[in-house]
Amino acid sequence: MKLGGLFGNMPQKTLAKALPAKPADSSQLLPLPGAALARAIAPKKRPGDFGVVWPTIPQQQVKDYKAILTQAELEAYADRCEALGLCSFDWETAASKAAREAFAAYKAEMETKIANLDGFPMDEKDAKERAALKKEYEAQLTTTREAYLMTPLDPHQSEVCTVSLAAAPHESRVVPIDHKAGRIFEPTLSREAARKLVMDTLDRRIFRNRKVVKIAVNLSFETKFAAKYGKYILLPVADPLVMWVRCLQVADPKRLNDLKKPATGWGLKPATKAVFGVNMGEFKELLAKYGVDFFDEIAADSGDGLVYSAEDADYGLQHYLYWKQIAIQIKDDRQGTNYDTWLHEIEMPFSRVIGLMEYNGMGWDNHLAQMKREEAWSIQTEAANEINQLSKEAVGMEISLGKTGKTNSVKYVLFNMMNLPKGKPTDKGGISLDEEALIDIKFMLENNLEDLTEEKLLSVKLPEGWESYLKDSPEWYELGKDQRAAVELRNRPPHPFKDVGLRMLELMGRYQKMNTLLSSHVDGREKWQNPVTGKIHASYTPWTDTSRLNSMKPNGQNVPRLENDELGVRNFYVAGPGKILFFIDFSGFELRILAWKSGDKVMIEIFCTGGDMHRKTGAAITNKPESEVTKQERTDAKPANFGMAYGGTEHALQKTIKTDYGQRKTLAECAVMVDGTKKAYPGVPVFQHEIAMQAREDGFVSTIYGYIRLLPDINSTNTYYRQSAGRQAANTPIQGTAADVMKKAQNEVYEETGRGTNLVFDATEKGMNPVDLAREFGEAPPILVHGKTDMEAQIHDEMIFEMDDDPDVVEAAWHWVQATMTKPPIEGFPVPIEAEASVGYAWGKKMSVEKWLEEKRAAQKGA
DNA sequence: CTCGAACGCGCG
DNA sequence: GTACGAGCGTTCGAG
Repeated sequence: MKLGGLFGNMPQKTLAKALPAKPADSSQLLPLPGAALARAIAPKKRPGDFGVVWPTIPQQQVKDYKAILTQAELEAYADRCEALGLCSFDWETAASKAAREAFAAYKAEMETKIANLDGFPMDEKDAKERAALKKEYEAQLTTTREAYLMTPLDPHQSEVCTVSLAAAPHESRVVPIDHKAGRIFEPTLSREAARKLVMDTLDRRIFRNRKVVKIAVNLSFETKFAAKYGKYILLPVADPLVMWVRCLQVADPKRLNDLKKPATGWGLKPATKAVFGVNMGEFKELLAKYGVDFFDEIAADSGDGLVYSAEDADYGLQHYLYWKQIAIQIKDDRQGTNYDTWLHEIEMPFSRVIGLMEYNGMGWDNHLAQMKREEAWSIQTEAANEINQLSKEAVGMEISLGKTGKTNSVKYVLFNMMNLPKGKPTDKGGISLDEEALIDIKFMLENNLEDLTEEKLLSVKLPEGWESYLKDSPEWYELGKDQRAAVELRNRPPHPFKDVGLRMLELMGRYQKMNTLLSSHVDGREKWQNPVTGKIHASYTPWTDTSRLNSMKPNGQNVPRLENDELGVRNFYVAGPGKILFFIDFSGFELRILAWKSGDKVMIEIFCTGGDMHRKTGAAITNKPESEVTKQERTDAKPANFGMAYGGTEHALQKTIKTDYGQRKTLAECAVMVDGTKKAYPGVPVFQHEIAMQAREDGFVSTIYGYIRLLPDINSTNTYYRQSAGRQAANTPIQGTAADVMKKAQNEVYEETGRGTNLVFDATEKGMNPVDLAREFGEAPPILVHGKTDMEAQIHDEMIFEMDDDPDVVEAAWHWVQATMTKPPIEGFPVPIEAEASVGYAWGKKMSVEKWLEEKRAAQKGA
């Protein structure tokens, strides 16, 4: 089997060919003639069963593990990789010289400090203080040492010391580039020169080689270190970890330890044990055996070090061959997609994008953050003081606000001492102080209500002269039940703590807002700042139910938008010197995909003619012609549109309108909005129903390029679970398709960056201009280039880059990225995909890219 | 004292 | 019990 030939160089072309514009008629799945015969040939599978035949486990053979010590040997093994079309590879990394020196200096300083405490104490108190201090220093040293031992995971604090390569199972070659023991690669060279020689060779022979599948377990890690040396790992690529996790999720989810974090317990070593029954060497044990901190302190040309390194490449390759046999069996026959294609063209290449974004990170302005932090502190202090003063005056009690302003102490004063009305309870029946509860409590105080059920009394019409009606008089009994309650409400004396309560609630909202900003978005981000780059390097994983990305440590996808953020955290994210940030986002992305997936004619028409979907929905809800829809009515329609995509209910819509738009609407009004929206786009509810029915047969739903989400609850006897799965069935093909399309675009950005970077590298080697070299090759000039147009972040429908502060660089990148994003996802996609770009020196200071280019060029001319 | 559940809030 | 997806900081009570 020649694997290299299976992959096209242009993924979107092969995908467009492979996928029909419309899902295939399910009757096509049945072999002719006759359904009865077909059932006899292919028995009907249970929902969620892919009928995977698990491959036999290959026998492990005597291993051919050797060190490569010369350039000639390295070239020869690259020949073998090329001939076989496979190259499994792995880095071993160790702390950089700078990281080692910094830690040694720190350690010496701390040890001196600790030793200085060992003199004779003056008295008992002094002895106690010294002991406490000693303990503290020792704890600090331990913490720092632990962080130091993790530096090999950070490409900014470490270097590749060893490379292992495998072109076939049971063999591996290890290149000890930089070791303090054993023989090393090309020993006459400096280690920097040796590393460059290896990287350049891998780049030339393997990374750019379209005939070789580049295989790495956890490819995002390998990608980061490649980027560190200016290298890009071009298609075809594979990440066996992604293969086995994705295959297990659909083919045998019971084997996973944690469905929400499916890679848990499924790293290379446990996976190799589980699949091949082989116990691989453990890294920590190996280092402990030799009493060293890092891998480069032991020999890798022979013995344990050689085997440890060699095994990774060997088993990585074996996993690839094994899981590929499973992936090709996982298919969505309705739309003709299969996991092998999705994995090779979308999901595994995307591991590189994750690595690249994690490597690049985003710049952070400590000075501005500190100024705003101090501002927030004083706002909080002021609010806390006033709250306490009000509380003392009202009920003679101080409140301990904690950091959140929502402690039991707060609840005690508000609800036990002041007897304020309560909002909705929490899930577990407690007193809620969330945003909705605060809004409701304020509303009740303002309207003198005791609970929210009285809200409806405010709109009860009363006959003239009701003020004079006496309770139990004849007139009184002419009133309806609600009218009598309304009269009683209006005669009710005001709440004794109305004014003070309202003021306290307002102050608490402000105090809470500042707390969230400070804890989660200022301190909670800055603490992850990289000591070398000074940037925030958010992590990403693709392990979500819809195949979206998630982000953590810190979460780079929940930075507050400016309109919700008094401190302007987005302003702390800045471009480096000589750089500018470039933002590009899909517009109305998920609604466009919903238009495609549902085939709703009205939505398709709107997107094809540049119409305004929110206005259209506003017209449907208000029963007005579109031209008469007010700005407010259009705004009101937005949550109805988004809600529709989630299979939303009037309850949820009511809450969204209350908390996000500050308006109170009755359930009936919200039901009118939900209904009106569904009627305006009749294809959507039909699609939502049909896909749920389809999922009940199949047990899964899938995305445009073939990601599959199992929905085991879709046939549950529990109505709540079943309906919930039904909404997921309707939403996952939308949200997951958006994720697929974004991943595809980012994969293409990675490839193009590799192409441009390679052109620049080659031209430099030849002493040529890259544009001339490109012309010589018959290629476009470099557009995206490492170090000039770096992709830093993804927020579901948006990419963020840091680019050279140069209008030519930005303009070329803009046009290329925008064209890439707006290509139809598949042939015959019924609506245009649009993407909008902007630039700014800080995230919070975006301006239109057109305007910036104009101004920049005018300034250049002037200068 | 540690740990996890509950709560609440930021994003698309 | 009433919307899809996700992470994280704080509080509080259980062990």
